[in-house]
This record gives sequence, structure tokens and C-alpha cells, in this order.
Amino acid sequence: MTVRVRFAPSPTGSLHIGSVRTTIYNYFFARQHKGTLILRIEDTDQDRLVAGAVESLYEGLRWMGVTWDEGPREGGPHAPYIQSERLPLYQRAAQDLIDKGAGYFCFCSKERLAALRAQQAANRQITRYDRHCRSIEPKEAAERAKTEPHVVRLKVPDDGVIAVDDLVYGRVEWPIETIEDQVILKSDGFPTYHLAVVVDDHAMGITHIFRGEDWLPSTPKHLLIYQAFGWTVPPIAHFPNVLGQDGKKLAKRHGATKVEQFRADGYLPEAMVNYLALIGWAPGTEEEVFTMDDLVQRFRIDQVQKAGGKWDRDRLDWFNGVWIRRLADPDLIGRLDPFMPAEWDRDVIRKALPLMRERMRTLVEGRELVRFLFTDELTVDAAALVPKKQDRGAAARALARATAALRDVTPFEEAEIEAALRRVSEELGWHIREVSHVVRVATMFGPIGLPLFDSLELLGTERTMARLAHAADILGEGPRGGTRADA
RNA sequence: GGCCCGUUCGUCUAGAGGCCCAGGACGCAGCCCUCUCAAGGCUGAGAUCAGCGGUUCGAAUCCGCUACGGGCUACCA
Repeated sequence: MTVRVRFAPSPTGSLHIGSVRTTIYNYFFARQHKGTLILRIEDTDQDRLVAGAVESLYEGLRWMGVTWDEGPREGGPHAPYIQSERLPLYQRAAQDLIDKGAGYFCFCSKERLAALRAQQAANRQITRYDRHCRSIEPKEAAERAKTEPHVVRLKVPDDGVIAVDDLVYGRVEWPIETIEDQVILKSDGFPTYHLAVVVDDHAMGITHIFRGEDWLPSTPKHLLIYQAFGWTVPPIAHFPNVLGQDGKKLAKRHGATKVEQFRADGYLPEAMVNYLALIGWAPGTEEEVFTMDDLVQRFRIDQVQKAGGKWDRDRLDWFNGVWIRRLADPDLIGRLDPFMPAEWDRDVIRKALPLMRERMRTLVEGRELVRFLFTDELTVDAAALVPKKQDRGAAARALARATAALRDVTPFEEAEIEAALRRVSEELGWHIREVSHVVRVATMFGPIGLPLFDSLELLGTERTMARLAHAADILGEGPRGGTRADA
């Protein structure tokens, strides 16, 4: 039997980290088993639709490197793959259940239902539907259904136990009396999630049902629907939730949760996939840097964690750094490109690359690292120019010496620049660190981490000299009058 | 309130009765390297395995209870 798994998001917002994690687990499993991956859009709640959500989904997953075989745009043998376009199927299924005596029309108003719930809650009773319409004669109900607004509910058995053998959580049981007569078809003719998911999974030949942990409590409802249809239930696995720092299910209020945000912040899809895969799954070895292909090969359902895992930005940042360092030069350049202003000289960026690559955790940080090479707009603060344990006058003198020494350096290259500055430090009796500090702040506008000598070479003689002169002015003027440079 | 799930360093986790007075990684601290910052290397702090009772010669690993946390409880998914 060939594996067919699906991921079935609701288009209610932009692609979310939590659902991505579930999606990649589906992906790993499908590809590992040379199976078929299906994308199905579950848009049965017309009130919650968000424009552009499907687009965001496609864009986000494409970026992450997740591909699938059947879906709304890809088509496939079970098209359409959007639930709102499959309404007749669900309506027929609901009618089927009614005909079998496993479902019934319910004419209760939302007001009655709300009042019922309120009353039950006030009496500290279990809030559940009181089966008011269950006793209406089928013929009479069918007749009323022609004119009256109604829903279809599932006839849940009175007692017994229903259980699932979850691939992650093991056996989970529910007393049937805790389950109410679920609405399966809404008054607008749309199915509820519960009906739609069962009908579609069956119709589309889904062999394994994988979804987030938050669905575990509604599994008995689905089991009962399978039972009512007389269908066999495929193996089911729930994956633990991704949690925010407070231990609650990751949500918008936890900060960045959309993949497009991480993309814009300069994260690599490789790092996202790698990091996300390791929340809730571990290979049982001490390895932890994995490509998508590695993960497809190594992932195992029985190694999936039961407990939810907290989102840890620091760890993601580390993985991102790892993946940036792993990229080949041309690849890294390509990734960096969209983050660099168009007017910045790509040639210079290419030359700066070896200096940057071990110093950025995100592509955005990479951009900030080389900003000084492309703009003179940044300002220097006089106090920042003065090394620790030195005073302003000394800094001014050192700057003057360095300027003089640098002026004559030819060729203006890293080794020669270093030699010149080392000579200055000897003459001054300063540590090279202190000389570097002054020159660094003067030319790079701050304690930028790139190596100074290489950076000056990239900057070139002219701009280096101009910036040194400018810094000298700042040091010389100062609010306290300062000491004039003596050179 | 009801139903269900979970609980190993701050975080992600290894661990499926003796190899564990618990290993790795992130983060943190220190040292080395070093023009700064990173990267890299080394070292260190950090978990009485939620608690309590059992089973066993022996328990993080098996059982029970309790506590705490979480999810669900809609004509939302």
C-alpha cells in the first residue's frame, strides 16, 4: 500500500510556525515512504477566511522547501482540494448518515443552545447538547428540513468506550457519554471540520492521519463518525504543540510566529527546518545539524516527543549561523542579495564575504556589518573614539600618527596596512588594540566586528583618509575644547 | 466545572531496570586564539530525573496517587 498523507491548513492567516512544524513532519514521512503528499485547504468556516492566506501558504512552504503532489493548484485524482468546493460530497454524506439512522436533523436555534449551555453551566453540569431534536420522527424531521433552518447532528451512542491507538501518545480512551451529539453539517450547508476531515480523508485514500496535539480531544468525535459510516480508521498520530516562552500554545502574542517574518529577518529555510524538526523529535544520537534530506531519511514517528516544546529564539539563531557558515560563497551571495540595497556595489560585497560569514547570525546582520562600506552618512561620537584608559588628547595624537602612517601605505593592502599600524603602536607605546580601536571607530563608525586591516583595504585610501580627517576634527573640537592634535 | 494529554539542566533533548549520584546542544561564565567582534578549541556552573508511595537485589526508566502545567469543551479549525 502506498503512503498517502495530507496536511490540511485553514486559510485563516499567514503561515504559522506551529503548523509548519506539523507540515514538515508530514513531509518527512511522505517522502521517506516514497508516498504521496496532499495539500487540502480546509475552509469550511466562511467567517474566518483571510484573503491571501492560501497565497501565503504556498509562498511560505515553497520557501521552506516543502513540496507536495496533489493540491488546489497541482490538481490530482481527488480534485477539488478545497473543501468549500466539495460541498455536495459532505451533504450527501450527511444525508447518508440520516438515512442510516446515524444522524438527525436539529432545528434548535442558536439562542436555545446558548441558553441551554448557560443553564447547564450555572447548575455546574456538563455543557452538552440535550438531544432535544433526536426524538423527532425522521419523516417529520425530513419534512420540516425542507423549509426550516437546521443542522445535522451525529447520533452518538449512549454509552461505552471509544479508543484510539495513537502512534505518538499510545492508547487513549474516552467514555462515550462525555461526547455530545456533534453538529456535522451546519445550517449554511457547510460541513463542520469533523465531518469534512473524515469524509475527505476517506475519499482521498489517506493512509496516515497526522496533525497537531490540539486535535487529540476531538479524535473520539471522528472515530464515531468513521464508525457511523462503517469505514476503517487509518493509523493516527498527534504531534506535540510548539509552545511560547510561557508554555502556552504558540500564538501571535508571542511575537514573531509567521514564516514570512523570519524570512524577512534574514533566516535561512535550512535553519528553520532544522531547528523546527528538533522541537519534538530527536534522532537518539548526538547529531543535530540536518538537511531536509537527512531529516526525510532519519525521521521516525516513534521518536516523536509527547510533551510540547518551547520556542527558543537563541537556538534558532545558532542554527542560522551554522547554516550561513555552511553555504558556499556564490550561494551565500545570492541569499544576501535581496537584503542589500541595490546601489551597494556587489563586487565589494563579494570581497567582504569572507570577513562577514562567521560574524552574522542572520542575513540582516550581514547587511549591517558592511553598511560602513557604502555610506558616509553615519556619525562618529568623540567619546567612542577614545580607547579605554586613554584620554582624548592621546587619542587625537594617535589618530594623527595613524593618519600620517596610512597616507604612505602602498599598495593599500591588508598586510601593509597592518604593518604600518603596528609601527604606529610601537612609536606610541600603545597596544595595537588601542590604535586599532581609534582607527576602527573613525573609519567604520563604531565597534564593527569586521577585521580592521581588511576593511580598510576594501574602503580604499581616499575614503580612509577622509574619514580619519573627519574623526580628527571631531576629536579636536569637542564640547570641552579638547586638546588640539599636535601633528 | 467536565474530558484528555503532559512533567529529565533556564531552553531543545539523550535515556526504553543496573553502562546514569544522568549524556549532548543552545544560552551563560572563564581560559586559549586574537587588531575588535565573531568563528573555533578547552574548561566550568547548571537537573536530588515534578512530589509521594509501591514493585524490584536494584528505578529517570514499571505501577498507583497527588501536585503543577497544557489542550479541548462552538453551527472555529
